[in-house]
Amino acid sequence: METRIERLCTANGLKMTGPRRIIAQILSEANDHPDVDELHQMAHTRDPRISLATVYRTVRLFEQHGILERRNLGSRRARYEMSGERDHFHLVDQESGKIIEFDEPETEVLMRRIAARHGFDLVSLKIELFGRRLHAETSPGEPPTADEPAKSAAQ
Amino acid sequence: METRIERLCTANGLKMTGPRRIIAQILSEANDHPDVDELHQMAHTRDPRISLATVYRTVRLFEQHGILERRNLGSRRARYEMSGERDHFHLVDQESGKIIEFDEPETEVLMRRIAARHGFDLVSLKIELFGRRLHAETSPGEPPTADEPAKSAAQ
DNA sequence: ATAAGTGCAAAAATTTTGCTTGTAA
DNA sequence: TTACAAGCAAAATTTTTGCACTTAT
Repeated sequence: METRIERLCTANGLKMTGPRRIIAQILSEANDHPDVDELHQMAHTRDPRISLATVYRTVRLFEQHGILERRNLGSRRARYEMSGERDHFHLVDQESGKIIEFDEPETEVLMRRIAARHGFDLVSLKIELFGRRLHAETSPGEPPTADEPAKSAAQ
Repeated sequence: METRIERLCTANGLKMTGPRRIIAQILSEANDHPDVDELHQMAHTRDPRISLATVYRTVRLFEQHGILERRNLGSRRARYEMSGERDHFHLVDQESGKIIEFDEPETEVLMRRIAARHGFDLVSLKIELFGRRLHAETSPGEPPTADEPAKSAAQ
């Protein structure tokens, strides 16, 4: 069944409890970045007994074990998402606040090289771009390169 | 005197008050990323009348005008730094928590291109790398990566 | 059995705000 | 002068904790 989640916890020697299963499940399925309160509301829907304290404790635990990653994207509250096997970018539309995610495997390689150049082994990375939508008219210097499938997630 | 700071505020139509001058000065001189509390303590040293509320109001104001940038690097509190004319990287040593900053002009160009590819005009960016120091002696099997210049931004 | 997890409510920690007084333009 | 800023303290938000009770190994 939920082998992915089970593995994540058991592999880290964590007890697989109901609340943890639910929270991990929510995060696995989420394609945005819930903050603790949203997480709690969603978890509460599936099991009304789950408390906010447990959500806080769980995300902290998961983060410590590398299962989760904290993303502070503008707002005051911390937002969380499952650590994927590949780090992805966040492109924030400054006007709408929408967040677009996409992968750039080549860039990850580049970053690994940069870290190495400074004497570090890259463990994870966060790349956040902030920009404004380009309207019909194209930017003068840089013609848009061939399009590439961008899986976009709205918030 | 402090033309840089004066310019930043007056250019944005802000009143140049004592507290603002002090806070901006502290941030200009800081080469780390103070959080609001540290900022307040430092400001308080120069003028004991400065309140925490003013520090909060000032950083928010400065951030809105692009004078400051908020950086959430791990800790719960927001950290701030002056916006430089060039965005720089942060490389966080996961063991010591130390933050190394460096520039990568080429990467900035690459990011601008990536944003453009997704239909955005890049306004600012944050790149944070998290890693572990490579100890030459402790890892027998891991020869330090021959640092190739990594000059080309792929694509 | 037992060490670890959870809920609840209370406490901390962090950030914002109302209101009066002070001050830069 | 006059609109905006600062100080202070109270409120709102966000996060952590103590303790008695459950639960997964």
